Amino acid sequence: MSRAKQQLTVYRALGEADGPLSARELWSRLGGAGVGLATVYRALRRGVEDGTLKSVEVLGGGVRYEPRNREHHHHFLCSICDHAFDLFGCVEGLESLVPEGFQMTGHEVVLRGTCDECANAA
Amino acid sequence: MSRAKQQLTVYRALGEADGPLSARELWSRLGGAGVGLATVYRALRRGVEDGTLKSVEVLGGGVRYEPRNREHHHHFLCSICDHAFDLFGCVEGLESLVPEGFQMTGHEVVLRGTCDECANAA
DNA sequence: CGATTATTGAGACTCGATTATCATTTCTCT
DNA sequence: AGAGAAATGATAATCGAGTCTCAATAATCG
Repeated sequence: MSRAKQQLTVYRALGEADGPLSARELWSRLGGAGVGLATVYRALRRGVEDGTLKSVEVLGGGVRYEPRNREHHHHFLCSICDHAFDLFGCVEGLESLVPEGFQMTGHEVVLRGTCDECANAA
Repeated sequence: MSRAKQQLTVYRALGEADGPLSARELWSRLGGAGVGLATVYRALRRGVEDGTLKSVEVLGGGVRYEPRNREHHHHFLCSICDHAFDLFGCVEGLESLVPEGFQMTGHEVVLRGTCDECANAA
C-alpha cells in the first residue's frame, strides 16, 4: 500500500463511521492486513495531538476515537455488538444535578440497549 | 485484624462513601496495609454475585462499585482528584434521542468538572 | 485444648491494550 | 536513478487491572 496516506485513510474511515471507533475496530475496518496495528495507533495519536481527532470513552470497551469537528452529540452503546453509535441532540436539566460548589465543565450521556440490526437478528 | 468481617467492612465502606469506589480506592481507604488487595477484589466479586453490590463504569478510571440498593442516580467525575460523586435526580428527554429501531434498556449520565474541594484548593 | 475448615495476604501470573524497537520500504529532492 | 529522511509493519516490551496459588492464620467445633 502506498505510504504517507495512511493518516488520511484513518481520518476518512473515522469520518465515515456511524460512531466512534476503537483502535481495533478501526484496524479491522482498514483490512486487518495491509495496515499494521502500530500504524493505526500512531495515526490516532497524531490525530489527537494535532486536534483533528478526539478520544472518547463510552462505557465498556475502552477508548474510541472520532473526528473533533462533530457537533455536540452523545452515544448509544449496543450491548450485543458492542458498537457505539452517534446520537443527535442533547438533554435538558443537567445544571440542576450539579451539587453546590461544584463546577461543571462538560457532560456525557450514554444510552444502552440494542441497536437496530441486533434487535432484528435476535 | 479479625477475619470473616472483611466482607462487612467492604460493604460498610461502600455504604458510607459519597460515590462509587474503585477497588484501589477502596483498598487505600481500608488502610492499604492490614487488608490485602486480593481480599478486596474477592469481597467485591462476592458482593456483585450475591446482588449486594453493583459495578458501574464512570468514564475514565475503570470499574467502580456501589451498593445496589441506591436509588437511580448518576455521577459527577472530578477531573482533578478523579473521584466520582453521586448525584441525585435525573434528566428529561432521553427517549427522543433513541434512533428508529433501537431499543433502549438503560442510560448513564456523567457530569465532568471540578468538585467542591478541588475548586477551592485551586 | 487440638483437629478441621474457611479466609487471608503477598506475590506470581495472566490478559488485553498500548508503546517501543528496528530493519525495511517509500517518499522527496536533486 | 541515487542519497537521505520519514513512515511502516511485525513483534517484543511494557503497563495496569484483576485473578490465582499457597503457606499461614483465624474461626469453629468437639
